[in-house]
Amino acid sequence: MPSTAARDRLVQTALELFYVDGFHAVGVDRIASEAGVGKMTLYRHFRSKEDLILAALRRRDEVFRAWFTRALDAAATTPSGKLVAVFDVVDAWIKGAGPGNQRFRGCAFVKASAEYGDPDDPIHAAAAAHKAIQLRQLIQLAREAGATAPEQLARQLAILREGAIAEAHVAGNVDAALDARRVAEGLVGAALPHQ
Amino acid sequence: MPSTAARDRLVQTALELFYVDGFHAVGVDRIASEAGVGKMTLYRHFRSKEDLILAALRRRDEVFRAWFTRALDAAATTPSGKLVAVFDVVDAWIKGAGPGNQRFRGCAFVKASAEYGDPDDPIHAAAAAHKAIQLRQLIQLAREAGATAPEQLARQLAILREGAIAEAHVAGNVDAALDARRVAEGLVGAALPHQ
DNA sequence: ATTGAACGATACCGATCGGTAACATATTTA
DNA sequence: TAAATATGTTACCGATCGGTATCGTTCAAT
Repeated sequence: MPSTAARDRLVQTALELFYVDGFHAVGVDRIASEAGVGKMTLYRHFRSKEDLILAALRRRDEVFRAWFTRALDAAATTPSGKLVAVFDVVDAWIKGAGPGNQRFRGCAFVKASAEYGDPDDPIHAAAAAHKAIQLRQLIQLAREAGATAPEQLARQLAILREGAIAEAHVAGNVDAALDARRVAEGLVGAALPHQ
Repeated sequence: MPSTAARDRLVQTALELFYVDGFHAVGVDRIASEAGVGKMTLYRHFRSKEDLILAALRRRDEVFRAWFTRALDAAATTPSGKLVAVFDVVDAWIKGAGPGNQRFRGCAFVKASAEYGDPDDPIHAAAAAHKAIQLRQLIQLAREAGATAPEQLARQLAILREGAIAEAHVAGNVDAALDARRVAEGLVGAALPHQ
């Protein structure tokens, strides 16, 4: 059976190259070469480049969500506090923290959706699935916080998060998450039952 | 001198193909072919593919901003009303309105930044410039509305708009702009001097 | 009517694309 | 120790990449 080590190096290398230079711009030769692996080894582990892209996005989904959850737990303790702290974590990500040692270049799944714009494309679908999981986590937090309309609050916070990430990358506004945080404070405060 | 007609067809065709299939995925042969133009004509008007991409983004910037401004003027009359109506226009865009007859596939400039992630890349810079102009228009509206902190309000609305566009495209939430609109109502209302 | 420029078409360039075949070398397992 | 397997290298496939050269034709200005 093929070794897990070679497969892991391929996925990790592909992920880093895709994130920096894009999916179409990075060829399989370069991935195999920079992973220190023969090209045929790549095709023993993955049927096609698309398969490798999907594996890389799966890994990104796992690693990023794990990092985000840990950072969120460290930043706040109460559910309502975490709903606001989401934007402190995004702020830290924009400014260099985050999984891996690469500079911030926006959301990897937004990039994937940008290059594979057809919603029926499996790659686009993988990006949508990642966003759906993250939305569910926000809904759960909003419910635990006792928000009056947890799903609407979660969707609004998701929009704010997505917008901050995009503004930071495209427009170069490194403090976008701080602007979004101010909005989130008002939303969360207004959604909680008055005490 | 080269004709304006051929150049315009090239830019328009390139814009449509890039928007749907991406910048790297669309080759110059296909652009020239679908524009009904010889390949050499393309290179008589543009030094390189990058030049054509930049020309297409310039056109997108002009056409899209003109469409957006007109739609905004038709949707509301007062400055504060327009700040909220921004999200009605985005909602209409997501649902099929907008310049051109193509289905909504997210923001063309976000797509460009996704494929050309280096902020120093001229293509990325063109996208950033587009976002800067749109932000300035929001700041102007916020000033006219008499907002207490017009620049911060404009940045927050820009984040909301960007987030709604991204959520609609990536996650497939076609009503994202309506969620964002609710948030914008609160922000604009709170930023105006009480009367 | 003649010149000259812009045109579409085609063939071509070296390089790279995604993907495959063959092979010799390790590394493992029996 | 012998058979089996996973490996990295190399060469190759047809197709396409961005970009150039050359052609005969169209068409407008003089």
